[in-house]
Amino acid sequence: MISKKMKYALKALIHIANHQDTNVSDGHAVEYVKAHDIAEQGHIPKKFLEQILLELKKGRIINSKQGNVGGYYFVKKPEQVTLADVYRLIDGPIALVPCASKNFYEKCDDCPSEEECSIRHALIQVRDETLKVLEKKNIHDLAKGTYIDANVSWTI
Amino acid sequence: MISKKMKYALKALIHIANHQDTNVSDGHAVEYVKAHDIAEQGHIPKKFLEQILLELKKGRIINSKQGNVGGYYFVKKPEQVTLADVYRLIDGPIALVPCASKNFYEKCDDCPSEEECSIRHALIQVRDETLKVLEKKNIHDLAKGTYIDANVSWTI
DNA sequence: CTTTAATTCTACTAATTCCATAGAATTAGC
DNA sequence: GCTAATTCTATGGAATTAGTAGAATTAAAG
Repeated sequence: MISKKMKYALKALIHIANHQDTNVSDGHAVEYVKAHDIAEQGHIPKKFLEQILLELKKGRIINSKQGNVGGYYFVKKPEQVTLADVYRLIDGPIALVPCASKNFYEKCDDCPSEEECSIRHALIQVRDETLKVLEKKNIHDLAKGTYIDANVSWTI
Repeated sequence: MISKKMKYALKALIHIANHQDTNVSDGHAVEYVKAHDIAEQGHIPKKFLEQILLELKKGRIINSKQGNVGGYYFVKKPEQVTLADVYRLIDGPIALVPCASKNFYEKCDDCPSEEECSIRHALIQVRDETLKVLEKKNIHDLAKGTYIDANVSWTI
């Protein structure tokens, strides 16, 4: 199960993707999306959302502009941000055990032979299949059709 | 990530599978595996293990016999107990969101249209792929070759 | 330069879940 | 009845999750 943080992060990213001016000229977007709007329309606690947006910024998925007319915008293109990227950033390892993880690998403390571990073997298969799907889907895909009207439709 | 409980449950089930007399005659095994041994050889806190075994019993995966020569044994055959079964029993839903779950379905509180939700759609795919692997692997598969020597080898 | 309205950052709290332990009750065999 | 096992319920601490508070900072606009 994903955390609420992850859920909020996805909602926020989709919101930004759907609202920012994608007309980029010199590398950065021209319109900034305010945390206030994301929070209100997504029914996300604003202060909590700010923390999450900060993490997404540290993860170099979005960036922000301060000040009166500030807000958030994508650094990468939404097409280039996969579910796997967001998952790793917010909820951590995708694998079910550390010893089956690519990016968060840790050795089991009481494992004499990883090669012979049938459980690890099985859970690596789970990881691979999960990754296939999570890496195939990006924010742009999710944004399409998800946001319908400012008043109603958050779907996750 | 799976919980320690899940890890211990798998270790326990594999241990029982490897130690119980599989020579069943009238429907129940003839040899019982003691929690004490499972705990000692698997380095599992005994009291915690008891709780876990109790849950596995309530989930009708194993059964127990009380008394001096008591212990635990499989109700189903180890071949019939899949990773998915244990996961659902111990760690709950396999899907990443409740609205994408088969066995633990819950509606999102703020979702106007499940059919149109692209996130749900993506996470259902994740669930399906995960299930394929988890349902393919059973305790018998995992037990084979995993247990090597009473003194050393727990592998997960 | 001052005001204003936004983000940034750090710290804190409440609630929940996870991990583990304690101990009394129960059961079964000798 | 004694012993050694499971059964069951309760409890406690640690870790994680979810959310809050408030001051600091930034940048545009009047």
